[in-house]
Amino acid sequence: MDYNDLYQFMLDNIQKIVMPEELIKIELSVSRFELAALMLAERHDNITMSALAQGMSVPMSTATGVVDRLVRKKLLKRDRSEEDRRIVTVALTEEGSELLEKVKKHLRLFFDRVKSLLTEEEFETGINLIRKIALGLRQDQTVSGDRPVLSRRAIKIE
Amino acid sequence: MDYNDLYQFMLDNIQKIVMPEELIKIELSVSRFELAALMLAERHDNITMSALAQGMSVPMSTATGVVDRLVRKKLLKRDRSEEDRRIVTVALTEEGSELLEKVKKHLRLFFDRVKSLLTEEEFETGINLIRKIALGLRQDQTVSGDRPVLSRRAIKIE
DNA sequence: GCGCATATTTCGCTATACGAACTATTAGAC
DNA sequence: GTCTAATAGTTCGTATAGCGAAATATGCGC
Repeated sequence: MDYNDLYQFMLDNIQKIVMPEELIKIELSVSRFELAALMLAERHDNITMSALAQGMSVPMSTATGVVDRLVRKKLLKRDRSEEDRRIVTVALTEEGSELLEKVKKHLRLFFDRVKSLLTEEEFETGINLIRKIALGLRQDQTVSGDRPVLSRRAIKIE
Repeated sequence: MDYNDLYQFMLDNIQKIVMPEELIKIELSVSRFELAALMLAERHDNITMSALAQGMSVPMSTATGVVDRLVRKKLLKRDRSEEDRRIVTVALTEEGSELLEKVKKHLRLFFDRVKSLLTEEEFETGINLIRKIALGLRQDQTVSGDRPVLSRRAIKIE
């Protein structure tokens, strides 16, 4: 497997490269940011808008929009903190939790599908490789300076 | 590694899940569809709009939009077939090819980065596992009926 | 030539993402 | 206390995206 093979491989799998988001949407009718927000809300009880925005690496105005939609869909609820009335916190609704359960179920299915394609040993090896790579990449990234919360808008051509 | 670990892992990597598209954009100021179109154009000389749309699994109206933007950015050029004047073909410009070279370069760098994190042997094993999984998943998919060019719009809630 | 099929574009609509300006609340200076 | 600056979020305007339906243009069969 050399560079050209890799490139070829990417080409052959364009659909999947182009699709990751679609998978989510088709199954669950939430966008990737919405899913991320739900997951963050699950992880951190009563997460603040700022934390949410940071967690997703988007500006607050975007986070507001994402949460707006999720509230409209009744997957999240907003609340204002009593101690500091500037702060808005966000939490999963019953429906939101249910949706996340569905996500997990899908994930489990996928996980199982992959598992079924490999031997026990291959699977373990695979997981370890991924872990190793993920860890390595993360470190590389951290080393290369206190990345300035990367600006997400690409520079337009001309 | 069980389901919960996996979910946890996803959570820890939300940024990357949310970001795949951003990586492309930041580096190259093209969207994922645009990149896919360029790659398809590279692959098939003078590809038709229909083929392009099919290759990306999007309706023609979307493909038109994508190509419009790429033409505006001077990365693609449109031409009308002489034999059948209904057909519009699309080809890379010089600039388009250059951009793809950049993509490949990025890919190579990433490839090398991953390589550097693993031993030669680990790397080979990894590639083989991926191949095996990709193949397996593809087969699963094909088995499950002549999938009807999946509709890409999610059903709205309520 | 007529009518139907094919290839593509145009149009209108709905989402999304985001910067800048604005609002509300808190904390600090005096 | 009250004035000011900082903080947390939202609103507003704008640009881009994806797409279905209708429109346009061309080719084909007879």
